[in-house]
Amino acid sequence: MKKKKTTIKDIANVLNISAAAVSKALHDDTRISDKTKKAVKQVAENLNYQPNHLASALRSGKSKLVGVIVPRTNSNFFSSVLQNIEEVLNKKGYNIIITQSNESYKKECDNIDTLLFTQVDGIIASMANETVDLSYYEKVKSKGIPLILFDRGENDLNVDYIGINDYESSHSIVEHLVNNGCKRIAHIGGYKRTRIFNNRIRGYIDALKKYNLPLDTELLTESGLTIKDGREMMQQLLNLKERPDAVYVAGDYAALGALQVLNENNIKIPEEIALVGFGNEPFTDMVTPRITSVKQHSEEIGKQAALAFLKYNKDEVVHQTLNKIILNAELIVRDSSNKKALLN
Amino acid sequence: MKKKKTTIKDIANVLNISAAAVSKALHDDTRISDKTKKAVKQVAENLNYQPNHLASALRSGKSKLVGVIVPRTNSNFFSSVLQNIEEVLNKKGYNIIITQSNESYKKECDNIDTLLFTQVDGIIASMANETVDLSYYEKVKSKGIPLILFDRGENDLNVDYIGINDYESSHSIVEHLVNNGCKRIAHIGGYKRTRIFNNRIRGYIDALKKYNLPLDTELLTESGLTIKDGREMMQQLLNLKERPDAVYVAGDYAALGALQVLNENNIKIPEEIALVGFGNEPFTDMVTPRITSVKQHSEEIGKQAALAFLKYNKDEVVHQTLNKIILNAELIVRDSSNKKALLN
DNA sequence: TACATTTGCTTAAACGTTTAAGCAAATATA
DNA sequence: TATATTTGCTTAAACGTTTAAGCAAATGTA
Repeated sequence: MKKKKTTIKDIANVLNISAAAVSKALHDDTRISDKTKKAVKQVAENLNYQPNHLASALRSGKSKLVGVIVPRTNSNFFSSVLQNIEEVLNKKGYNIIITQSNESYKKECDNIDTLLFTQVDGIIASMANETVDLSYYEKVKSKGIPLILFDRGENDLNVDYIGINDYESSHSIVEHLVNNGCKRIAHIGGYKRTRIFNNRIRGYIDALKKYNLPLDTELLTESGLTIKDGREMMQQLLNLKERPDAVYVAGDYAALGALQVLNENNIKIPEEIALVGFGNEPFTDMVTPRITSVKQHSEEIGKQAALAFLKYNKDEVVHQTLNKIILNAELIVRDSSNKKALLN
Repeated sequence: MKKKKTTIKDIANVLNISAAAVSKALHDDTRISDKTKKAVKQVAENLNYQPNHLASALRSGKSKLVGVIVPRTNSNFFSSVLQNIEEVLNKKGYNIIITQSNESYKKECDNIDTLLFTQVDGIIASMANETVDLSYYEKVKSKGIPLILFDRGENDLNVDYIGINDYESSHSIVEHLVNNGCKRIAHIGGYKRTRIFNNRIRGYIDALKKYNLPLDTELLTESGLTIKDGREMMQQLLNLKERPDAVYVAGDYAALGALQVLNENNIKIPEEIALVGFGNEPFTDMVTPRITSVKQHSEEIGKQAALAFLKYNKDEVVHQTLNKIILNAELIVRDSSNKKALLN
């Protein structure tokens, strides 16, 4: 009753040749005659043969699967990176397994275990906000499985990393705000322990210094950059005796929360307070006013991450070193910070 | 030089017992003494043993992997469904492989091939907009692999389906608009060939009839419901000699596009034209004005889809029949359609 | 013609598990 | 005490591939 799948042996029996010959024929081995190859492929098609991936993976030690770990999929950035990773890897015969950490360290560890268990040939990951302990990633490395990080990475792991120039981008955001006449610029930042957010904070601070602006600790906050965090931090800033005249938020979702609070308080944007986000999520271009943000080239990040993995796919023994690819992000100026446009 | 992984045999050698005994000990077979079990588990831990999933899957014929196909991951609805599917299945020892069709039929077929190739134990899917030919899904069924559909499904496949009461929801949207004084209600719908969109269209039409409202063909459009589609269809409606006083859009992204066009044309919402979306994506609560929408209970859909799959996991031979679980969606009234609130 | 090389296959082992069958020793039953 | 049952393991085959080694026939070379 149970449906039996067609195997290589079934094909072999039909043609009265060995299973080995069938395997070789299907892989276009040079030592198999064209006649046999043609016959094998024909029979394979007739019997609706589908190779058993588990068997070949077990035998060859290569699963042709790559695991990807992202904090979440429902952001345009990650979704776009995923799509591009998939596109590049599919062409090379790899399939990808997507997992989400939901910004949880525990979940991230579980994801790594799942992927190792599934015998993936490599892991491409962007770390959760919570992640500080790198031992789980060290485990991946110690198993000789190529590890590629993007966006949220860590130098100390000494693996490939694809990201953008956060420091410089942050610097130019402040520059842009200064050029628009802002004098008291706040920063709703991510957690400093995460390298990219630390870099954005450094860029912010150094730019303030450069333009001789006040570096007020109450203008600099750290959070998980959710919509809720954005709301809370913005409210906090509004409660100050001396309010900022610009707020640069290190993530678009938090920027959206900030925008909501500003709108609810009938604060004119950008006249009273200018607003800048980070990530160029599609909604930044949909809300009122449209939010100035930074485009991270998610397509290129995805492609480069996939290519970084592919570098290792022929190596017997994988030896990774810190290898950074840093792309130049792009500031997209919109209404929320464009005070100059109002003057015309 | 190549790192050798610890196998069951290594453990067997250490303890001078057979590999079979080790396998059984690790699975808590009753015929293995507690003493041996303890020893095996201790050695397994010491040697950092990780079971080879490929080998066990090959032998047992069960991969403990479930494939999920969604049109895209970067919508809150699908992302939330995914999370809940994963949560339920993980508890039962299954892992999920997420793939995206990007609303493309071709990609969807590729995804199915990928998943079959990976030897998944089941497939949970929501169909692409483009999909009309069901032969690829028939292929899944014919292989005896449980197939569960959600949201975008098809009765003709005779498999499990989890969705919401689209017809009734659509009906109550029109009812809500009527209650708010709207007399000329347009519908920016999805493609009729997709069951859920067809049901929404039917609900719309029947509700119009019930309230003796004009059923004007120029007020009813079909599209892919992207933001762009929403913009175009809204523009089309504005160009009519007799404009509608309400627009009900069958998807939130298209509703957003419609909103943009209305705002750009300085049309007062809801006074001049009331707007309703579908899906309750987070941004409906973020834009100005906030968009009335329908909450689809994505969490419950995800859970039920996972449970529907689990029903089959013990069966040797899978026999599926049409088995629908229909959840009641919930209308979330917001500013974009709440004319009554303005009267107070 | 004699030998070397190439072609086209076969055989058999291997990948790391699981599991049916079996067997000896220990324990229970009458 | 003799027999039946249970306990605790072992042996060996199997899952569906890949691949190293080998061999006979065909073809090439001198």
